Amino acid sequence: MSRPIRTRRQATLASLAAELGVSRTTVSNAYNRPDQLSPELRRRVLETAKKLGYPGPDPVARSLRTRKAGAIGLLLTENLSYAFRDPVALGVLEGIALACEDSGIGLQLLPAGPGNDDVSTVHRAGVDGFIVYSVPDDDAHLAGVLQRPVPTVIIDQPLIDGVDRVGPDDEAAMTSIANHIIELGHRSIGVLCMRLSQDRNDGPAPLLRQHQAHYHIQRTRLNALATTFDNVGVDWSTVPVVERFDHTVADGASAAAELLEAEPQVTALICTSDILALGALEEAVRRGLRVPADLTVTGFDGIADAERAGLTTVHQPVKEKGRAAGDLLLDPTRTTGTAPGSAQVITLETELKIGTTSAQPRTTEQHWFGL
Amino acid sequence: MSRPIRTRRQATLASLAAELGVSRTTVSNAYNRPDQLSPELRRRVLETAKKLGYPGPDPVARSLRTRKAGAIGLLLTENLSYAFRDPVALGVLEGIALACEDSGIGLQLLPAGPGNDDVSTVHRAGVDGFIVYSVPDDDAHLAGVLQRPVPTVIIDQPLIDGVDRVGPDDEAAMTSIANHIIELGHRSIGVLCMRLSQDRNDGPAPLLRQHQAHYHIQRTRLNALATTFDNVGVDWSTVPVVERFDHTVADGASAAAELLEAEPQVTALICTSDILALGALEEAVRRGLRVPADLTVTGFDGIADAERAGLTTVHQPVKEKGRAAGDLLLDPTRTTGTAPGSAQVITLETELKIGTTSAQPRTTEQHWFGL
DNA sequence: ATCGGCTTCTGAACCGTTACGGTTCCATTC
DNA sequence: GAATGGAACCGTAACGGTTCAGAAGCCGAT
Repeated sequence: MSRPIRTRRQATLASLAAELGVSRTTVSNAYNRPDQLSPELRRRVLETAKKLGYPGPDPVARSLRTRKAGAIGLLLTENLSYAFRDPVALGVLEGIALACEDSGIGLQLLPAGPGNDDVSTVHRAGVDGFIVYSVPDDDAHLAGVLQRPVPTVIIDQPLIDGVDRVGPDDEAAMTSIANHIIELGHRSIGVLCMRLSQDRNDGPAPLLRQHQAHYHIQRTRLNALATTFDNVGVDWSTVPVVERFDHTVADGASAAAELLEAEPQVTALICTSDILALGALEEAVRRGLRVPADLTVTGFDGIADAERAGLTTVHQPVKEKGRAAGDLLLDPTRTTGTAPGSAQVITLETELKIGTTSAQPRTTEQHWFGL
Repeated sequence: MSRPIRTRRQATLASLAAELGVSRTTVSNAYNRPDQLSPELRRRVLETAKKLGYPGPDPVARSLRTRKAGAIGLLLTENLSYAFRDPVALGVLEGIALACEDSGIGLQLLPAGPGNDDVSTVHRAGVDGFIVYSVPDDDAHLAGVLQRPVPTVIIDQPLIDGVDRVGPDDEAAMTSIANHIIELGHRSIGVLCMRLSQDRNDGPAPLLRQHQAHYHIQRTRLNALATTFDNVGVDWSTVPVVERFDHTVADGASAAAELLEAEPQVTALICTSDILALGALEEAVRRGLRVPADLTVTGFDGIADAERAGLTTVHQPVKEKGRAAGDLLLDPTRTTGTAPGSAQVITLETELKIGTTSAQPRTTEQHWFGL
């Protein structure tokens, strides 16, 4: 394959037109509107283009003129490499990608890892819109995105007035888990939750921290638990909540260990994600606790590994979530201007999946048998 | 959050400059070179910008002027959604993402699924370079990429003269597996391979098809096997090779079934990927064949699931592969022009991992014991 | 002969920015 | 009191296209 050596200067549409003795318009038409010029001339244009090594209209210049970049940006505050490992994030990503493929639109992953305060990447991204996936309320990159005059859809969190949002009804979902646990008879529970704030806190999350959580979803889920358990007489302020900054099975295990060490009387461990719950299951094995006989464990998300493990959890349709966000953003019928109050909020169905990791606590069990 | 209602027309750098009574240059400097103007004026510029709802310099216009898009494009011929499910592709993706994050560069996934002949998405992508991952030799999108006057790095395949390439030494890797199998004493083998061409062929792949394979890597791997086995007197033309278009465990299983049905005497199944091999293992169980006592199975790639299964395979560092490609593409010391002959070829180390799925065939075993 | 309509091509405006090479002005320095 | 130098700001020319309202030419219909 002989690639022409770059001459002094890349050929442009103008130089090609000059070479051919036609107008720039005509060359442009040769590429974009073949019906606007005679087949013969078009052939000559394309042929000369090849001869001159003209690679076709410059995408950036075209974008400037047409005001279309042909791509959308995806902002997630985690490192990209993490996103490729988390099953939930991957599902969302897949859904978004599906929507993009259908529209023939590129999907630009923005480098905006945590601790990276440089918002310029967001300002420099030539995209027609943004999808923001699960970032904290006070995220600087998100603020940068909202400044841009392009449509934006937020998945999961945060909830921002006037901005489209796609996500599950976390409150209802978590409440359904709480009710399940309550119906089983558990009154001594513990909770493992994900990062509540940008500042690392691997340990107990006191009430104040729970209320001030920068992650809307975690806040909502904890609130749902608090309300539901308070209603049946369990004083939420006495319920141990252990937080982990990183989101791995190992962290779930260590959180479970920490909690069970401090509060051995706990009969049910409610986790705000399946990953944490899988860790809790591992830790239970390590401690010789039988699940669910000695300890009930529940998750959240409904990932494949959780199903394999028979975890009691709430399933949310992650792929559909990404898909819905993509479709919403790319919906051509919507005007790009974010007229105040016109924001769409799409709430996705969740489903309580009762697996083999939840059962009545032993004391209650005896009570039932005694009936 | 009150977002200003868009006025008749978006404010631009020029209108902002007019409003302030300063030159456009000055406004530009306020954003890009704060040291070029007094702090006081800069403050005024930014303040007025906020008042007018000017969102900062337009990324596309800036890109046109600076000739930098701040993103690279990633081309893979599979559907994006597939890529998010294949462990090898994910590893590569993760590596690339890592490199991008380090450079603060966006990663644009291009929608170019199979059967999508529309190359325009490649032509429309405003990116500073391309990474092409594992596409067939005659891929139309790849041709489009190579036309673009930006640097390109190809991962795995195809091998193109004058274009940077990152990949393992497939020939050496496959040869090491072949030698392992030969040393164990196997002489009656079968092969399961991945797609050899864009046209679907779920079934036997005769010699001609093997040689004409559009996927460079599969061709190389099969060739390595052919050469090595021919050398020890196994007539390659008699070795059954079964091809699968889709790349799933289920397809591996069905391919194994097809092959073992037709050639029950086979004692070793060499697969060109771990996924196929995992399928073969499943099929062996289904048939009541003990692995490795009755059947030896080998894979290629060294994915996590393979390790878990104890699969004998060749490990290749997928993450490092993506990383190397990203680093190579983003390397600022390299000139962007692809001077002929200056293409870099990075070959990655592979490692033969002998697991618990390979052993001597039974007849040989008896022979050995009989010594 | 005139007119309308079609095809084919053109000229000029415009998209919003940054690079480049100034100019202006004031404070130092000798 | 002129020369020097730096800080602050500016004007112009790209960057490489697309788009729109015509112009020119040709043809058949009136």
